[in-house]
Formats: sequence, structure tokens, C-alpha cells
Amino acid sequence: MALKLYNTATRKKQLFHPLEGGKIGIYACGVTVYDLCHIGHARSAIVFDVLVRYLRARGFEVNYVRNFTDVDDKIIERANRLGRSTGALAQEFIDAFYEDMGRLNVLNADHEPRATEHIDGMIDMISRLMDRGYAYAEGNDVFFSVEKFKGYGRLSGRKLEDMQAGSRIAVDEKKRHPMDFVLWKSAKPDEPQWPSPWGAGRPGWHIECSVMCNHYLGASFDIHGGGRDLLFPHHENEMAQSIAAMDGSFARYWVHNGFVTVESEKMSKSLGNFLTIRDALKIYHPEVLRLFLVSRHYRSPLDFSKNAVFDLQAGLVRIYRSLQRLEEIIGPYEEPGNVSLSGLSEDKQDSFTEEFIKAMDDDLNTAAAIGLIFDKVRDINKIMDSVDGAVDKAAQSRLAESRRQVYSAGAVLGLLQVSPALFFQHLSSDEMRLEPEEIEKMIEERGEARKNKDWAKSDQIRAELKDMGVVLEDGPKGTTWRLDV
RNA sequence: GGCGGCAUAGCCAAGUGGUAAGGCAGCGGUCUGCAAAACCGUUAUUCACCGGUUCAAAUCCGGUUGCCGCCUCCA
Repeated sequence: MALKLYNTATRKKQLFHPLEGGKIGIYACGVTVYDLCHIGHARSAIVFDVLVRYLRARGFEVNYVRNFTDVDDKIIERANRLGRSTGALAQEFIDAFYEDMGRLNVLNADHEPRATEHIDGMIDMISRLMDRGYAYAEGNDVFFSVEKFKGYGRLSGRKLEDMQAGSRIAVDEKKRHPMDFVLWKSAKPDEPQWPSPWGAGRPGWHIECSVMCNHYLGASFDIHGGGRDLLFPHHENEMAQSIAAMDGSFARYWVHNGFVTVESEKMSKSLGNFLTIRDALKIYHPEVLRLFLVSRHYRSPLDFSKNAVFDLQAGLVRIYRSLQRLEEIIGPYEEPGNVSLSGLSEDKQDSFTEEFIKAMDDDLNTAAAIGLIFDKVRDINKIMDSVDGAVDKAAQSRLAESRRQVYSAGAVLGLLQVSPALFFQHLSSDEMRLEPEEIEKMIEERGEARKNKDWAKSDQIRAELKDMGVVLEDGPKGTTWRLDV
């Protein structure tokens, strides 16, 4: 079995073969830094994070590039409105991006270029397009001529003649064809600008990604990703201008993630159903949110609802509870430096790793992969139930192996990254101001009552603790307590 | 108007030709003084609807209905 990815360009799942041996170049469109990221940005970032983690676990050497668009109409507009520089505004939201994505366990890319760092490259590429006859200057603006590029529209599956350019927005009359798009915009007062052969100005949106792809990954590279909505016009345009300028094939596989909707509607500021990562994390544990975002296949729309997220939380709690119980039996988990899924199946009877790989190989079927983790957790619980008390060597090694599998799978998904104790602590961090000594004292008191078979008193103490958010569990080794989550 | 996607139990969600994963919730049981947790069993004769192909279809084909996305900045 080998990795199959759905390639938007061919509209099929295809076997993935890297351009060059064990090396893979991936470019994912990042964010425009004019505001906080929402959970849709989180989903996209997490999808490619999982892809990169998985490819690395399979032994590939991945060169992952993710950009920041730091010059753009919206940034300029907002900066002007706030009376701030675009640079400072962009930096603020880049910092916020790292903070929010970091909390969600999204790893940094290998290269995280900003558009403004590649202005020279953009001018070079635009010049090449001019030289090759794909671009024309009109005043101080430069446009890409879509009619000159054979196959324009092929990626997104549309024909020039079918598109209703300007149906919702007036077409710039300087364009020779309504679908022509801007490569270089002439400078306006109070806007960032750079000198160019066509006069001072700033780049159009699409050219930055073309240039950065080319700079870090070359004229042909393996995977280009982004949200479904970027397919057109952004990716179509990126591809057209890149191939027109550099030849090559540009991206060989196009991977697009589906949207997060809220109450079945796309998030948008105008609808007011816009949920930032930051706000979501006030309600949900980061891993709960991350689990939710990978619980559905990445290409499907994902509808965000509080109930759905809390249902998943209950599942994650169950996993962590098992891991916690496991620590009591075989000690804390020692994390290996690198996660590797190659050659993991020492036990031929146990197909967990094979099945996990099979699921992930099938166009990153994270939903199926999560199902396997739950199956494995049940196995672990079963073993723990059966050995309660006396753990022999065989059971111990089976438990340790199972746990390693769960954690390896978790690491590929970017989950199970904290200790069970920490997870539960964070999950119930509603500042209950609990005094462990006080709780222990009450448990001791209840223990006395139980010894005297004073069930009324015992149950009353338990009820009091329950009101405080503490759940008791009477086991063979005595009573333990945990926070109610 | 053009293009594309989706429809699986009370809810969430895998499954793309071989007889319905998993999670949540529910019910019954084991354990427990009672609980909690865990485990076991159970919950869709059926995959929006109607036709067709096939020995065999949730899966393929045609049609119908409903929902959604893109065509404008957007993850």
C-alpha cells in the first residue's frame, strides 16, 4: 500500500510519487495577516500539518513551505483605519498566528516566507511574463493575459467563456479580457510601495505564491495545498503565471481542504458566525478542538457545533483516562524522539500499525484512523481489567506496546501530546479553587463511615464532593478522586 | 446562468461492487454496599427517493428531491 491523495487537478485519488526519491516539497497557502485566525484557518493548517507529520513518519524528507501574505488590500485598509503601519499590523497578526496555531500543536513549516520578502523575485517573474508575452502593462498596472495561456481554467475545471466575470463586481476597464488579473498594482498614496520597471507599486495577490514556490521548491514540485476556496481564482492564476514564466509543471498534486461551517453556513464576517481560534479555545481544550477538526475527512465540509465538539471531548476523555490508568500500572510514558511508522509491527498478530497506515494512505482518512485508536484503547482497557492487581511480564509488554502504538498514531495526528494529568487539569481549569488536603480529609472521613457501614454518611460526603466537582472512584486499592469533566 | 460537492442509526461519522468501522447518547448485564470507571451485550434487514446494470450495490449508471460550495477577497 502506498499513499494515495486526491488530486484536485485530475479530480481523482492518485498514487503519490515524489518527484525526487524520498524527498517531498509542499507549499501550503498560509494566511493574510490582517486579523485573528478562525477555526477554518485552523482546519487548513492542521490538515497540512497532519500531512507533513504523516509523510515524515513514513520516512520522507519533507520540505514544507507556508507563507504569510503581509501586503494586501485588507491589511492596508485596516492599518489605515487604525492609523498604524501595515508592517506593524501584519507583525501583530503573525505573532497571533504562531500563538494560536502553537496551542493547537501546529508545527512550524520549514520556510515561512512573507510576501514582502520576495518583491524582487516577483518583479523578476513579472518581467519574464512581459518578455514572454503573457503580461501587458496598462498605465502603471501590469496584467496577466489569460487568453495567452493555453489551458487557463483547467485546474479549477472551468472555461473562460462560461465564467461571468464582473457579474458581481465591476471589471477594471484597463483589462483586455475580463478575467485578466493584476500582477502589479500602481502605487496609491498612503500605501506600501516598491519601485519597479512599471513605476512604484505593489504586487498583486497571486504572484507572491508563484514566486515563493519557485524560490523554495523549484519550477516543479510535489504538493500544493490550501482551502477549497483558493482553487479559483488564486491557484488557477498561480499555476498559469508560474508555468508561463518558468515552464515546469508547477505543483504535481493539488490538495484542497473543505470548509468549516457553523450551523451549516460558511463562516463569514457578514454573517457574524465567525469563530476565532482564540475564542474557541476559551471553551474547548486545544486537543479537543484539534480532534474535532480531524474527525472528519479533510475534503468534506465540517459543521461546527458545540454538541459535536463536546461529544468528541467525551471520547478524548476516555482515551486519556485509559492512558492515565496505564501510567498507574506500567509507569509514565517515555516519548521517543521521532515518530516513525516504518517497521513498527513487531507483533504479527497485531495489525494496528498496518491498519493505521492503510487508513492514512487512503487520502489521509483521519476519521478511520481515529476509529482505530478507539479500538486500541478498548483493547488496552480489557487487558488492564484482566490483570487488575498482578501484572505479569507478558501483559506488561503488551500494554507498553499498545500504548506506544496509540501515542505514535496520536503524534501523527498531533494529538495526545500532553500527560493525562495535565490534560485533565486543563480540561477542568475553571478555577474551582479546590484544596486537595480538604478533599483527602473528606475521603478519609468517608472511608471511616464506609468501614462502619454508615452508607448514609458515606453517600452524603460523596454528594458534597460531587457538588464541588469531584468524582470518587472506589477501587481495590482504596478510593481515588478526579475532577468531573 | 456556468461548474462542483454532499445526502449512512437519536446525534457525529468511516466505508466507492461482496453483504453496514468508530465516537457520543440510550438500554440490559458484569463489577460495586450503592455509585463511578471499565468491560460485555444491545441499538440501521438497511445507507434521501425512483428506476437500471450485476450472481452480488450504501458503493456503478440514469432520473427526482433536498442541502451546500465556487464563479468577487476568502482556509
